Amino acid sequence: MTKREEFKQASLNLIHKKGFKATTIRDLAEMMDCDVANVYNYIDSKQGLLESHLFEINSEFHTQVDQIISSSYSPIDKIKKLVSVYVEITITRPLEASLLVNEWRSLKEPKLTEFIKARESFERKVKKIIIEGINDGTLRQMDPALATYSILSSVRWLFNKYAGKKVKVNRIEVEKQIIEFVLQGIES
Amino acid sequence: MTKREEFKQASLNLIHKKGFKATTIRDLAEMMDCDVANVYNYIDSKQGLLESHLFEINSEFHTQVDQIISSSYSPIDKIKKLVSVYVEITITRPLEASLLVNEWRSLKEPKLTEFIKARESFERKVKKIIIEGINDGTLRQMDPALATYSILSSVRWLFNKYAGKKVKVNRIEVEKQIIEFVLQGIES
DNA sequence: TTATTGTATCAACATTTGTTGATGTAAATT
DNA sequence: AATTTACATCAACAAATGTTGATACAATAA
Repeated sequence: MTKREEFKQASLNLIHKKGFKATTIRDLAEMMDCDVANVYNYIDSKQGLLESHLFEINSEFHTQVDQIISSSYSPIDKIKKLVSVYVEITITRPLEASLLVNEWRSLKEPKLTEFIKARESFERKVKKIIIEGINDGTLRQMDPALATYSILSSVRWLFNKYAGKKVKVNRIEVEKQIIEFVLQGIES
Repeated sequence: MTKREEFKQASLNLIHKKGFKATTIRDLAEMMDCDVANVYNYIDSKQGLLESHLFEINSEFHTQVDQIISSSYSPIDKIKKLVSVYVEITITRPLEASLLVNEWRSLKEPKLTEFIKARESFERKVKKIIIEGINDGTLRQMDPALATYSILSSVRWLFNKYAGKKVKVNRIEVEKQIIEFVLQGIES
């Protein structure tokens, strides 16, 4: 692993642990056991570091999501697939998933607006699936916006449990449980 | 309203908007249209400001939750009541609810540990309700930990929609929809 | 061989930021 | 009347922080 990649990974760890704002260039230098100025061999600026982490994982996520959206799956199956993608990313790349949820607020304009727009666009797509499902009767009659947020928040919490912890998880089982929760709730 | 209360409210707004770390004493001064040093007539320190906001709303929340837990309601009804409390606090005090979700990370030791312990204790209590429900058959057979987090995240997202926005919401209707989602999911 | 690339060192900077001390004034409380 | 309380002003400091410039050395690519 090149030193640059090493730095990238280390920065992910540190930012996840301390939060982006609280992570200083000097912290990063110490973690790499190098001089402060040396950090700038790997990054252009502190902001740039956050941006690269964030937009990298974000674009991968959206690529996958868009493939699901434009597929011919039924609304319910699209939602299942969506949960699946979320779980996969959260479990295989927990630190970046955590960044995506926690640190986007630290972006500055114009990147901040760009990020928010992408997320809103994503939420609209999900809402559209929900509305389709309600219309064809496979989903309950409900407020689409509220359903959208409820579903998304249900999958977003995941990183809390798996980011930074050495828990060995059965991805398929986690997927199944979340899908059951979202689709059928908790009542027997 | 005394100037101290004015400041308290203004600081809530600003911290919600910019995040605690990004909110400077000078920002607070500007918002109050007063001198920088003057801010210290209202607070002991920046950290103290966060702590007071956080632990105030937190203790109120936990007080209400504990009353529910130790009541004689059935597990399902306890969960309904829990959602009810969450919705109430989120809608009546959205800014503080948002702090509770977003800014506790900025606490410093020993307050940080204190906060985390309180939250973990709360989550254990919820999990206990779930287990009771599973045991007496009113809840589906499921992973209690996962169910706990799914439920809690479903209610925590709320502030996203209502904090800072001037949306007039029907509290009862929101409650109903969330309870339906948590209990029955979205499938028809 | 020469040029480039990746990495390292040291010193220094301009800002930002939390905080304090000394002091003053007007209103409320005693 | 005397004293406490709430609020205001100004200047200043010490620490933290992002960033840069100049320089150097070794390995790799041309």
